Amino acid sequence: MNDVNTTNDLRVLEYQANKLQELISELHNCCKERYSNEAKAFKMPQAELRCLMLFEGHKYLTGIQIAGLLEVAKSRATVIIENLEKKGMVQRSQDPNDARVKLINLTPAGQRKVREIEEFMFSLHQQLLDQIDPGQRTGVITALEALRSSMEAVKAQLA
Amino acid sequence: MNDVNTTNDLRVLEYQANKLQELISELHNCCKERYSNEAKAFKMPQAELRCLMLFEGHKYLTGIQIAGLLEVAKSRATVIIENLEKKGMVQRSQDPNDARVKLINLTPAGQRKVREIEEFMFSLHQQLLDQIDPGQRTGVITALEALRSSMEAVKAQLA
DNA sequence: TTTATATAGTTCATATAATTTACTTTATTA
DNA sequence: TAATAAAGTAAATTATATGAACTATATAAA
Repeated sequence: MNDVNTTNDLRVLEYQANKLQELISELHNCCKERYSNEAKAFKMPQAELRCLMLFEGHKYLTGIQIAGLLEVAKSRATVIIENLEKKGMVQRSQDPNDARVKLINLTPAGQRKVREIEEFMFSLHQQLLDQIDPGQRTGVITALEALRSSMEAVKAQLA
Repeated sequence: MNDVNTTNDLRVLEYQANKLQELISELHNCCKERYSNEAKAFKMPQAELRCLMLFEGHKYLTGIQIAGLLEVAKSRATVIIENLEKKGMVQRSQDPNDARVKLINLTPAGQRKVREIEEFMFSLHQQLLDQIDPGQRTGVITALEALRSSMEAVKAQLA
């Protein structure tokens, strides 16, 4: 009896691990596609869109900060910022307290773009919420939170 | 009273839409990082790893099939296959029924690599499952399934 | 049966994403 | 003051991906 249960439990665990893998992979693909569509809709590379969104709640950012937030090398950040500057979305100025540092901030055009992207993203996630059965919505959010902490725990374990 | 409820409902919806956006974005980032680590661990580009995994359950695949499954242009598939061939992971042969078609299949080295990757992925998702409270596991899977169908519904709506 | 069209695969030009190394300028610290 | 660390930039390289043009073959229509 105990043996049967143990075997059964193992099967369930295996099934669940595989299911998890499949679902996470599908969600990831869906997101990738969505980000790619967003970039097309706004006629801007994804990296530049992501960079613009960093300014929510920040007047100024430095190159190092942007690299850190985007999780890319600082040389990559330089290029992204350069391209956003060419498009008139951000501007660079000297930090009065440290001559090594350049302060980057949104231009009015950049601010408008950020608002546009925010609205686009929000309406997309409202549509998504619409598609979830009202009785399930809190459940889905709770589950995602559980998944997030588990993923972070695994990451911490591996590191 | 009705007005108060309506306003309240709207606030909840707004909160939930934002929460969803945040959680999905975090999951996506976590996956990105994981795939990037996997590629480093196996010393192979992600695209090649993904391509190898397509052969689970298929003896032969054609270039067009690979392009379709990876959701990339066929020219991209050509390059991925070429690189896997250089590494001795796959081999190409002529389709006897259609001279336009090349049949691609795993070499023994490719089969070994696929098994390695499978094991790696499975153990990772087992670790993930381990981190989820046993009482929540079915709930998390159900929630992810609900999220997946909702995402697909939104995608269908937009197209 | 010839002609038109469609399909499979390759090649090349181009764009985006990202890292690594090396370098300049400026700050900090020993 | 000399050594070191940090911020930013530049160039070389790799990976990801598309689209257009092209070759060879297959299928459908005239």
